[in-house]
Formats: sequence, C-alpha cells, structure tokens
Amino acid sequence: MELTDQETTRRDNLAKIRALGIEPFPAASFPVTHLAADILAQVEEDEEGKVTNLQDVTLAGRIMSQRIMGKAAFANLQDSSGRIQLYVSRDDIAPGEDKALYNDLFKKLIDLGDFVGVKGFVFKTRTGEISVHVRELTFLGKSLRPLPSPKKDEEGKVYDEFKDPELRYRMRYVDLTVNPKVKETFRKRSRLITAMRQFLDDLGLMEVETPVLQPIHGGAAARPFKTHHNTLDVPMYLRIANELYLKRLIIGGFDGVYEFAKTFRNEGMDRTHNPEFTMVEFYVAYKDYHWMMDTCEQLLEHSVRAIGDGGSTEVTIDGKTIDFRGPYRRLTMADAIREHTGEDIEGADEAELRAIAERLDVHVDKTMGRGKLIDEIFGERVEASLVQPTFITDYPVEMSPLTKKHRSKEGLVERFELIVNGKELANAYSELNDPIDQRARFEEQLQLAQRGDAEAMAMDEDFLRALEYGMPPTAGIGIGIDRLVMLLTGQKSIQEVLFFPQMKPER
RNA sequence: GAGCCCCUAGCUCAGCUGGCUAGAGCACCUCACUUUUAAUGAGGGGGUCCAGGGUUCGAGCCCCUGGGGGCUCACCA
Repeated sequence: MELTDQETTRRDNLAKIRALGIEPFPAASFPVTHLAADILAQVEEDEEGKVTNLQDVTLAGRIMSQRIMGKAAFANLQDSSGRIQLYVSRDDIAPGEDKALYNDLFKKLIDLGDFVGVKGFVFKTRTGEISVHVRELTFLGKSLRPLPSPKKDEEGKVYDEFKDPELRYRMRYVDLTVNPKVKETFRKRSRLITAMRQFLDDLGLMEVETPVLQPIHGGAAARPFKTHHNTLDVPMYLRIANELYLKRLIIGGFDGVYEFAKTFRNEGMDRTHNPEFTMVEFYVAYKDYHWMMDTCEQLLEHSVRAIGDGGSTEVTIDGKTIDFRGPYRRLTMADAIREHTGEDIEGADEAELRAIAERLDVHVDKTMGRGKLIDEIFGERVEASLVQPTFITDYPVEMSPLTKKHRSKEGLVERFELIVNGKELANAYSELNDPIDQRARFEEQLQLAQRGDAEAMAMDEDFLRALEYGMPPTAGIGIGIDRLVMLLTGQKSIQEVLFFPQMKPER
C-alpha cells in the first residue's frame, strides 16, 4: 500500500505514542459525564461573566483543530453532540518534571481526528467562548488518515468543504464526521421513525416482520431482484412490497399490524430512486379508506411536530411552505383533472380518453388501457401542481388490482394517494377482500401482461386461498419513508437521506 | 437510455492563445509563542495533471478511445 506523507507521519506518531508508554488504542471504558452540547446549554455565569457551574466535567471525542501557542494551546473537541473548545496548558496536564504529555503527545503526536478524553472545568475565554480548561488528558484512539478539514470564516463562509457527492456517499463516516448538517438529517430521520412507531403503537397496532425473501413477488408493480435458494433449489425474490403478507395477518386475526419494511426494486437509480428503500405499511380491520385518510393526517401531523422546531407542522422546501396540519384537502381524481385541465374524464371511454390526452399534449401509447390513460393525464398535468398535502381519491379500477370497488361509483375503486409538493407520499385502499373479485382482477392483470404491460401483477394462489377463508373489511396504507424524510429535511436527492446509498462498485 | 459539464497536491480550487522548473489557500514537517478561534510569524516538504493513444519542436491545455463522477430529460416509489 502506497502511503502519502501525511499518512506516514501519522504512523510514525503512532509508534512514538507507544514509545512514550501510552497505548494508542486503549481497551478500557472512558466514562463521560457531559456532551459538548450539554455544556453549552447548561453553562451558567455570574454578573462578571464567570462560569459558576460545571466545574468538574469529563468528555471525549475527536480533536478537530489545534491552535498551539508555546506552553498553552486551544483545540476543538467534537463529540456526538457537537464541538466545544478546549484550553490545554502545559503545566496543568503535565504538572511534574516530565512535560512529555504536553510537549510530545499533545503538541506533536496528536493529529487532527484523534480521539481523546478530557477532564476539567468549564470557563469563558477572554474572547467570550465557553471552553473546557483541561486538567487531565487521556489518549483514546489514533486516526491514521487525515480528515478533510473544512473551515469557516467570520461570515460563516465555508472553505475546503468536503462536498464531492461520490466521496461523501462512499465514505459516509467521513461525511458525518466533518459535515455536521448531515448528521442532523439522519437524526431527523430517526426521530421521524420513532414518532411514527409511537403513533402506531398508541393506535393499538402490532409491529410485525414478514418475509423479505419471497417465492412470488406481489403487492406492487415493479421488477424484482431475483436470487436462488440452494437447499430448496428454487428461485426467490426480494420483496417489492409486503402488502400481501400483512393482509394474511389480518386474515389470521390480528386487527391491526404495521411493518417498517426495506423494499427492493430492480429499476432505475436517480435522485428519487434507490434500489432499496423503506416503506411503512399498516393495515387495520373494520376500517375503510375514509378512516385511513383521517388517520394518515393525524399520523403525519404528529410525526412532523415531533421532529420540527418547536412542534411546528410547517416545512419549507424550495421556498414553499408546506403545512402538515390536518385536515388535508380531499379531491377525487376526476375533480382534480377537471380543476386543473378543464377536461371531464368521468364516463369517458378509452377512445375519448385518448383524445383528451392528445388535447393536453400528454404522451400515450397503444398498450395503455383506460386506467393507465387517466393515470398518465393526472401524472403529467395535475400532480406537480399539488403542493399542500392533498388526498386524491377514487382511482380507476384497472390501476388498482388489490383495491375494493367503490361503494357507489362504477369503474372506480376506494383508493387514495397523498400528494405533497407534487410527489406521491402515500398510497392507501379499502382493501379488496372479495376472493372471487380478487381472482378476476389477477386475471385482468394477466391480460394486461399479455398486452405488453411489464408491470402487471402476478397471480398469487396462496393469497387467494387466504382470502377465501375470509378477510374482514380492512383499510391499508403504504408511506414512503425516504421521500417523507426528503421533504422534512429539504433534501433534493434520496442519497442524502440514506446512510449508504447504492453506488457502483469502487474501481 | 439521450444531451451538457467535470476529473490538476491529503482537501478546496487556479492554470491565459499549446511555450521557462505546474501554482494558491488550508492540511503536513521544523522553529518561536500561556486566552486563541480560518490563531500568528519564519522556514520546508509534497504532483502518474483520471488512463491509454495521437497531433506537435513542445501537451495539464488540442484530437481520438476508454474509465470515473455530476446535472438535466424520459420510466419506476
């Protein structure tokens, strides 16, 4: 392995630390009493600006910068909560005759990125910065590679930023270390999932796990990843959805189930698509899609409050303010198209829809049936203009093979999608529980497949058998977690909300 | 899949119309400095200019091929 001069220096320093009798990778625990952010939040001062509390604190982290001035020095320590300045003076950390701990270890052998533990007291410097005056210094771990070192000037302008997306995603550990905002995005993601889980638990639902490896991929229209089970000698698929398994659990007698599900689709990758992504799906017996709209509003309002500043329900993205406080506007698909294009699709047959599509300059092709045509018109001419959370309801039956037929409107199903900032965020139904109808829908899917629709759904005989045993009326929903996090953190690409987005193999 | 752009030091980037030994800031090394904060001052080291081929007296720069990356557009969440 070819080492750069800086890497060589660090390895030399490692050896010199050992030579001083200090273990560069110590095994023992280092109990910490405070985090950097706690200190900055808790510090108290008297009238003269003297710090009156926090006179015995222990913290640990990486040294991120050093300003050495002879027999004293300042450094910045970064822990999981943020950064705080350290003041280190020679005679404090090395009170005896032997000044090696300061002169050698601290001044020369500690490199930026090394882990140290410090014990000391909090004070305020002449320039007014809350700092920790170090009394004891413990070496906790060597860093053999130099970190990128972004710097900020007085105006907050950043120099030498570590911003190459490829390097940031490939070496997320470096990205997280040097770009504090990145950490904040992932904290929000975690808080969001915690808040959603809490809401669903409080609703009385049970968290479950269903197979990721499936013999038949069902529940959505997408190309799967295919693999092979050696012992059984059968093909297996990574799930493209977990819907059909969750419904089997409803059939089995659980009244409400949910799953945060990693889902896999073998399709294109771009800034809104990663081959694996996360959905939360939940199904509740004896409910319909109206109930689900109410619940969806409450869930999102609760979750956005939980991660927002001061419990706000508002999010700003691209200069637009989006408010997640319910109730959301509810609009049938036909009304939405009428409102945005002036065209009436209600009762239109395939030929009339084709004519409407052409008038609206929407690209269509011969394989598209009625449902697909309506979907295209909506997707091209309406969806992008729905910025505030909006439920679009009552979809054409052809596009929704797992959804119950509308209780009063011919040719439609009881389905809604939640559109926010022009993008689909959730998809929900009154679930189809009539096994005869379900078999007929699967057969229609087979016909669509023969007509050339690559996304048509496959027949699942075991699922049909389950339905034939009887399924209660049920409402179900799937919410895309990654896109929700993108919205709530103002990120434009899915890679920014996944710790380790899929990349081409290195080299 | 199509179009446009990018690849130069550990990091961020200059590099003119093809012309001296390829530059800057930070980082790194040496020295000084006990309240600095993009610390400062003095000195120093560090390059397969993405790779290969071509044009040329001469290529970081022009041409070709390949690799890697980004953005925009079309399809899927």
